[in-house]
Amino acid sequence: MTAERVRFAPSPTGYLHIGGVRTALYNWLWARQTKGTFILRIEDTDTERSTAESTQVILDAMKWLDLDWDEGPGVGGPNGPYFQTERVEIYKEFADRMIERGTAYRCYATKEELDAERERQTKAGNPFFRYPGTWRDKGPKDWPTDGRPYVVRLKSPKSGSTGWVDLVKGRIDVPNEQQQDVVLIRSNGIPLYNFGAAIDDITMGVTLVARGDDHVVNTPVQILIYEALGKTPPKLAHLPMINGPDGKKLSKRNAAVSVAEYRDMGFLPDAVLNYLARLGWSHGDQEIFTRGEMIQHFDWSHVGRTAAQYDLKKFQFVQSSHLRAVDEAKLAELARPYLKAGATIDSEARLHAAIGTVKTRATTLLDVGEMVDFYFRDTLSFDEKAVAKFLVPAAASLLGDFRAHLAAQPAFDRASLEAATTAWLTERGLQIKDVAQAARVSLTGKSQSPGLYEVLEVLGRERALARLEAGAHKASQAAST
RNA sequence: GGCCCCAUCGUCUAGCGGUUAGGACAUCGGCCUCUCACGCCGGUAACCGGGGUUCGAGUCCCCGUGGGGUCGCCA
Repeated sequence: MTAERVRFAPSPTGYLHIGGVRTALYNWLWARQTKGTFILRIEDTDTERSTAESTQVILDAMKWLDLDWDEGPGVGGPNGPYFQTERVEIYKEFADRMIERGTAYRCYATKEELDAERERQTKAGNPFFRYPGTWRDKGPKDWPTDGRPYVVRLKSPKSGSTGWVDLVKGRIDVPNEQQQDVVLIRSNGIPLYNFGAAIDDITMGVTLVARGDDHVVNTPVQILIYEALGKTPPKLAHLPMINGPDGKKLSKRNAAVSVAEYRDMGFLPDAVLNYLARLGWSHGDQEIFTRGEMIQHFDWSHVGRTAAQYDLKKFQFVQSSHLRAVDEAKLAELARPYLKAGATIDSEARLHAAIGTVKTRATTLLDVGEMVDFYFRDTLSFDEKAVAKFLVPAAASLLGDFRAHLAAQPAFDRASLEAATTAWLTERGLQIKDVAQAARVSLTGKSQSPGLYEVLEVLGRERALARLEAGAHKASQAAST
């Protein structure tokens, strides 16, 4: 397997979209599997919309996901700079070379002239503008000498076709008469997408380009640029789109699209990657993958050709599966930022134990923070419905008695507590369900919680007994009202 | 409209000429059970339509239909 040079080339015009993450992931997986190079390149040629803040947001997201890049912002590399706006001299050089070779030309048509032409064509019944080719066959002798600005256009062939074998879609061919003489370099010297991408991929030695389906139409143009420069195009792979849960285009209207949102919700980076990996790619029947497994098994031949629909339920399933696989100590570390304000973590060991009791019940780290909260409160907050239902007068004496029995126990671990409780129940001719809910509400404030004995154990003798006593009191109070 | 792409359960998908069309999420039953989860067992549920090719098509070809992408000095 030859080491591939791949890249992820986002535009810093907003947040990092989960569709973009999947593109980044597939590239990254391939680089890692082939022991190749993952390049991060910032395509900031849209100076109107690009911002330094967005660049930072994207970098932060990539770091959070731990999709580390071998060349790019921060780490540098031999093919820099990695911001396109810092590479304008390179583009100019290649553009001039193309003009000399006759595969590109200067176009002095102004924006105004073009707009007028666009309007004329629209009125003539053609809403799809085509550049009339005014400057296509002109040369240096025709160039104005007054220093007027010009754009550089690709002189694309009028006949034949341009195609490639796409790694996911197979053979694709597009008739050249479809091509426009697209603008390569703006009048201000900054390149347009197709040119910047092609030149960078050439100069950075990219061997495989994997990007979204929406770039299929750009590919012939880029291949034409490669050919105009006498270069061999890289391998190409176009990934199907990800649609929203409603089947429409994925947007913030129908889903959380920014990776930062998943981080804030307490999703695990590996879970996000796992879900996205499986959205459009498969490896037999396997659904849950570790990072290493993804690197090991990823392949282009099993990337699907059909657009996928985003499904939060499945995403949550993948997330909870990953959450359960993390050990308590690590989970404590990860969940710390998600613990609720006011929670007093008196002991790391207790936090680990507490997390152990909620692990299978939580989906996100945010859930962990909420579910574990009752263990670390001096004053418990109660769910009123649960109180009204279970802390009733009839439960008062039972709770008091139960508390007294537990207080007399020398050991306070879950096994001993269960044994002691069973003995007590037998003695009183009761069943566990007769006291469980009242005890649960007393201890946790809620009607749903981890198992009683583990809750008692993790709470610890002192706090557990105090809560049972308070619960019994609360229940008896209910009697007097 | 031109060009390009796509089409298996509600969803993600397996399938690469011969399968009782498999798995997962969701959903519906049941088991477990101190609640909620986890786990386990089981059910409902799919090859867009029409022509071909073939002894035999979900798998190959064509047409239709339906989705999607794109036609900027955006990326």
